[in-house]
Amino acid sequence: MGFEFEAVKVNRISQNIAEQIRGAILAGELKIGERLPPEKDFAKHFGVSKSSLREAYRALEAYGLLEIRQGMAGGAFIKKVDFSTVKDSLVNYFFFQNPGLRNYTQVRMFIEPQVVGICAEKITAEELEYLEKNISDMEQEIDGKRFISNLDIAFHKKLVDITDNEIISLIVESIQTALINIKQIVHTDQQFLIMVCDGHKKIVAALKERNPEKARKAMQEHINEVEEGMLASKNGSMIITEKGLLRK
Amino acid sequence: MGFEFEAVKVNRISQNIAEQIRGAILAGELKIGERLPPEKDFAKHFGVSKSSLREAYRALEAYGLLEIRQGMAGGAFIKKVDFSTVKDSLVNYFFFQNPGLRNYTQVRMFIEPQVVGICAEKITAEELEYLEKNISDMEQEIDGKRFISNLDIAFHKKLVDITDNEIISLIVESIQTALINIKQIVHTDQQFLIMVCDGHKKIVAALKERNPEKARKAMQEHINEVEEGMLASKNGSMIITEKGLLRK
DNA sequence: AAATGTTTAAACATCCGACTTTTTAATGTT
DNA sequence: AACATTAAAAAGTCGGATGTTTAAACATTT
Repeated sequence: MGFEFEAVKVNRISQNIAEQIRGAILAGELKIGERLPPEKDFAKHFGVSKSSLREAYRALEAYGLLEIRQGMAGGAFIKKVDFSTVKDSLVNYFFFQNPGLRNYTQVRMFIEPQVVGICAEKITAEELEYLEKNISDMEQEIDGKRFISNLDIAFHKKLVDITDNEIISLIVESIQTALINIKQIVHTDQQFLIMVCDGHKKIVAALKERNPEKARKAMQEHINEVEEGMLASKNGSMIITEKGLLRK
Repeated sequence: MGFEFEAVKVNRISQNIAEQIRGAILAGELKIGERLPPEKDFAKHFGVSKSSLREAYRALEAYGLLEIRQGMAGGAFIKKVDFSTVKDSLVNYFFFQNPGLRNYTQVRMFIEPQVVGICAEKITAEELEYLEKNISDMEQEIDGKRFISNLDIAFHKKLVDITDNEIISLIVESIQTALINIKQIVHTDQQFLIMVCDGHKKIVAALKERNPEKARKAMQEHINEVEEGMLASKNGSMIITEKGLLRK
């Protein structure tokens, strides 16, 4: 046709309002902590009904941009989007996307070895102690099964936090959370858990030596072992493959 | 106190309903494309008013989990959370977090060199052609200023897509989008743009040679140069530092 | 037949106003 | 000073009336 026409998008009133408010936030006109006018007034200001405004609020709240408090000193307050909101969003996405184990492993392989490489240079004595306690706690619980995954997450989270880069924390934590869903489905036997502990021990040993190269290698090996362990495990109704989760 | 008490959260009706529906989705009880009952019926089923149900819908819609269509064959349909929804969420988060340039650079440094390393092994002739066209387009526009950032994003996006890992695409694209906000503020002069083109050329040259190590190096250098270029540039009211954006 | 126009009904969208609940602040009481 | 009461501001909930959109069924024309 030589000319591109775009589909006409009918905007709901609530959507229009939500976009206006989000725009004002991103443009810096509304700042964190600021309070919007009371529902009744604000609705009148927009020339819409209270219901429409409220629907806009629900969307903004879901984005993590607004916090609404009831009561006398209440109202709608602009809020900084927090870590857990984004993490939830990522986890929702991963749920549908259902990326293959390979994809998770690849990202971890890109990031986590380099993270421990940095750790080897700047880790403190307290942090090392924390990691060692984490490992011994894990060994205690090896047949308890319940807390292992929390400890596992905590171990990797600690390493990432040392890097002091929130973007990396966000990525690694989200992937960990998504992986739990898979781990809970496959039956991870004692041998698997022993292998995890072992991997963690080797990493910490390298960190104690302050040997970045050795730490990177240890982490690479650990990530690989975990992937192989998960690929090998099976349970009654599910099978886990490189490509994703299959129902038998 | 030795014991952590959590704040009692008063649930709004809409919130309660949204959680129930989200739960049903994550539990696999509601599948993609499935339609929920009409508002009137569903509200009655929950024993709540239409307005409350509608507010729940707005939240679920914002999460990207629901799509509502008007009209005769309309209704509320379960939707797969899509790429752009998560990306928006990440961009919202970065806006408030305002991570330092260093943080962005570090993540890119972790990921993109390894991405081109993989590309060097599996890139096709068409893909190489695309990249070369992208560069020559960029050279055409070097004083136009308008489309450069789109071309820049497209270049890196292409490389990442070759990796065929959606998680990596998500990370890299979100960071690119967040970086644009910074780039639009600082004045990027012609010299900067020439440097970008040059970097891209070296990367493509290495890919043509199918030399992973050389490609990785070229990408590392490119990322570093871009960071340095941005740190060096200034404009009237803003200054960009390793830590973030400052207003003079 | 095929294209075009018309009607209908299902479903969401919006509005409104009355009423409820929550929360804080002011006031009073012991 | 500590506690109880009350008042007011604000969000939360409800339900019915009315508007709008959309797809499908039906009718008309070419």
